[in-house]
Amino acid sequence: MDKLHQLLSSRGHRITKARERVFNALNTAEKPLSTTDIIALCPTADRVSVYRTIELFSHLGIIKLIPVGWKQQYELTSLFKSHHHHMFCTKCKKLIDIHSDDFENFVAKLASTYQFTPLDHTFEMRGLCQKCQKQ
Amino acid sequence: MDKLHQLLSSRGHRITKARERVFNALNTAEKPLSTTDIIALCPTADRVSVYRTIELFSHLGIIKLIPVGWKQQYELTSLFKSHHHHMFCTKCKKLIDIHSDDFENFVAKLASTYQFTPLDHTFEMRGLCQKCQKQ
DNA sequence: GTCCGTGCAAAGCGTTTGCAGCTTA
DNA sequence: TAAGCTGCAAACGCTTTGCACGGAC
Repeated sequence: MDKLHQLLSSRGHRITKARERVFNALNTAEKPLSTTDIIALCPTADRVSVYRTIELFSHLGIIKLIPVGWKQQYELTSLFKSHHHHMFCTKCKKLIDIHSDDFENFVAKLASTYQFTPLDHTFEMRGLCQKCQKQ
Repeated sequence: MDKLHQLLSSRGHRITKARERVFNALNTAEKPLSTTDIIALCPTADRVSVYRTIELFSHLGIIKLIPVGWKQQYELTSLFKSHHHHMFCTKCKKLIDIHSDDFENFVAKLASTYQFTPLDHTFEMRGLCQKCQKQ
């Protein structure tokens, strides 16, 4: 939260209740949220403020848009949460975090073979989790 | 096109002009398209038919939704196009195809360490292409 | 001829824009 | 105090739904 205040101030933006609420929603949810989810989790903030906050946070690199299942959802970036990816179980809809340094290294190598300077990437698997494949 | 007709028939769906048009739009575009793009490329088909066709094609595994830049777009699946991923240059907006067997093998290995049965995956890089990083 | 799919109309949402008033620094 | 933000109202555009006609098989 201090880090959020610091980031907002340093970029010349004000600290407001609406912004704190949106941040809290994403921070406590511990899973990616859709715009609709965020609006629902911030009942005291106007939808319009939520939309504007989402746009601001995206530009500041506080949150990022990722594909989950077949929907787009927002999640805190690695500034506030360690960089990772997801596996989505299409049966039980569970979302499993993937943390793999090997994967990150592989991506870096792949980019260099294409002489591409990577800024960011998106990776998500869909399939069956351990439990569901047994059934 | 024959393959499309065959797939539609085998699943009990009819071959119509609207469906051929949507398929052609995606097949000739050689790049992912948004719903709006597809509607614009199929002026003789009603938007509603385009939406319904997109839904049908998704269910039949003819097309899939992928994140490009910060937007969702549709692309023909590996049934009609070889499996690949993309690098999106945030400066010149160019989209570069990535074909890497090593990457696919890595993903398979990653899934198995998590005891996850992968059905499909999404991977996209954002960054700067060779030309743009020189400037 | 039968049923599926299309096209039109209209409703339904999610998202954006304009503006006055309040809050933050 | 001055500028930035919020909240409300309303516009906007994408997507969905209902229904009668037309086309595919």
